[in-house]
Amino acid sequence: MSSLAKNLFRDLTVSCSDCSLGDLCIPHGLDQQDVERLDSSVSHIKLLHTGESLYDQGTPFKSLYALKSGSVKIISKNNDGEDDIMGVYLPGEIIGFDGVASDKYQCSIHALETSNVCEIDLDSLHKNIPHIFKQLLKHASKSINQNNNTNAVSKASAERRIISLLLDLSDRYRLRGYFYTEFNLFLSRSEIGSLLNLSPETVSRGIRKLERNKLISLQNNRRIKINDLDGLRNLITVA
Amino acid sequence: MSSLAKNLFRDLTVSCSDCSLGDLCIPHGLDQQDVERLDSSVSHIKLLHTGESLYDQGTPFKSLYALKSGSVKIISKNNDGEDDIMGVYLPGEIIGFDGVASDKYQCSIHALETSNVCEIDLDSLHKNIPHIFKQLLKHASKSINQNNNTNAVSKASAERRIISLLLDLSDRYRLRGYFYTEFNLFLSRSEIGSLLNLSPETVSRGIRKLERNKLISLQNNRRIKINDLDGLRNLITVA
DNA sequence: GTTTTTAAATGATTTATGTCATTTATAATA
DNA sequence: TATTATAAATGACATAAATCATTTAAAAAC
Repeated sequence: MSSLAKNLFRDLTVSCSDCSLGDLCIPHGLDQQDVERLDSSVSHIKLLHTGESLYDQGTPFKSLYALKSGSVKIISKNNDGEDDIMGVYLPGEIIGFDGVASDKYQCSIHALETSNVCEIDLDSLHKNIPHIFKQLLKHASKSINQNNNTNAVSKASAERRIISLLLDLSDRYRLRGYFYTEFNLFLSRSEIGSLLNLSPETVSRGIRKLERNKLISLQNNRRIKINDLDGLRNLITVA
Repeated sequence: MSSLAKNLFRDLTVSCSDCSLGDLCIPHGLDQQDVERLDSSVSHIKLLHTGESLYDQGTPFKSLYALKSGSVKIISKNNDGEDDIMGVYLPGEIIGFDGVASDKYQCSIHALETSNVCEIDLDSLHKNIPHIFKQLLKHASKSINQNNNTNAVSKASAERRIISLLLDLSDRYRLRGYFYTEFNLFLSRSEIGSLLNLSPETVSRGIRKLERNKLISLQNNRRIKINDLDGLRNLITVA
């Protein structure tokens, strides 16, 4: 077994205490002992291939999930029965809060790439470390703030919305220690449009304009390289 | 003391077990004993007059709050330093989740009318009834779903957004046992615009159109009577 | 009650984005 | 590799909503 393959395999079975996500995920702020107790309520073996669904809108709530690797989109059917993209999750983020209130998932989760999730059994967690709920609350709070930000962004012009998305993803990748000036978007122009409330044509024009102005480069349609992070930031802060 | 005044006074001092909100608030799903324990972590005496602030964006997180009576708006400063309205809270809803993730409130709360809030001390609650966090998680989840809904609404046409707001408020008032076909909006056309991402003029035209079509009546600028709930519903479900 | 201020309504015009149609490029499949 | 299918880019045009300007109405202040 190559060292890379070995690593990938370890990734799938690693415990919370050994997990490279560490503070980015539930363990943040917990002492060593609690992190160890975490493991008995978490299963680390769920693998999702591109396009596969983690859970579907309307099905009974089962668990929360921590995204271990990869990325997923959260979608919700609109009045016309089409899928609206509500957001994207990156490693360390907790998925499933939409199902807690009514014991039914209000959205669906689809993998954007090969991804790995840890399943968190809420009831078991509750028994093992009651006070961990404060930590979960923090993650829920993060979700709320993220959503509020989405709301704020949707008041801006098309170009600003696109830039905000790129900067948001860049920032979240950076926090995770990944490349943050070059990454895969994993979303079609159409899906970006759904996420930002724009038509695919407007998204295409917006991205191409940023490319023509050398602020970004397109390696291919889905892979973006940011050439001028501050330039992008200026475009949304100033006038 | 008149019976009305007495009632108002009692409202301010009532305990969680006696509170008329009951299941609409934190107590939902808790047994009698836990509800009684709730009280030692909750203070019931915070009064807010119209326009007063419960907490301000950027200040350190202190507590969660349950809205006992009245209504408040949650606002956030945008890039231009103007207040964007993110939403409205009604009795029984939990306020303050925006401050949990980073220990700093990300938004501000302003009273839209004379309102009453119960202050929830998270740390004390944690000591008294650790498993109540599941209940808080449900409220956080509700907030998330409410935000997702706001996102979805903001893809619709101006008229649909306005109708969605009216129906949403009507529905939430109904759940609380209030009049749900006639209520105060407490928001100016401008504020509604901020909430729905529309210009005040567009809001005005939208509301007047619904009035001209007899779907609603305006008692005065801020008080709305819904004449045809199903008519409104049809306008947003069907083409 | 009168004046002043602020909010709402409404008409005219502009503009950003959506829609439609076509071409070009990329990815999937045979 | 060639063929087909799908996605992206792009131009032409339509349109919903924003903006600007003015009038009317409703609150506040005096």
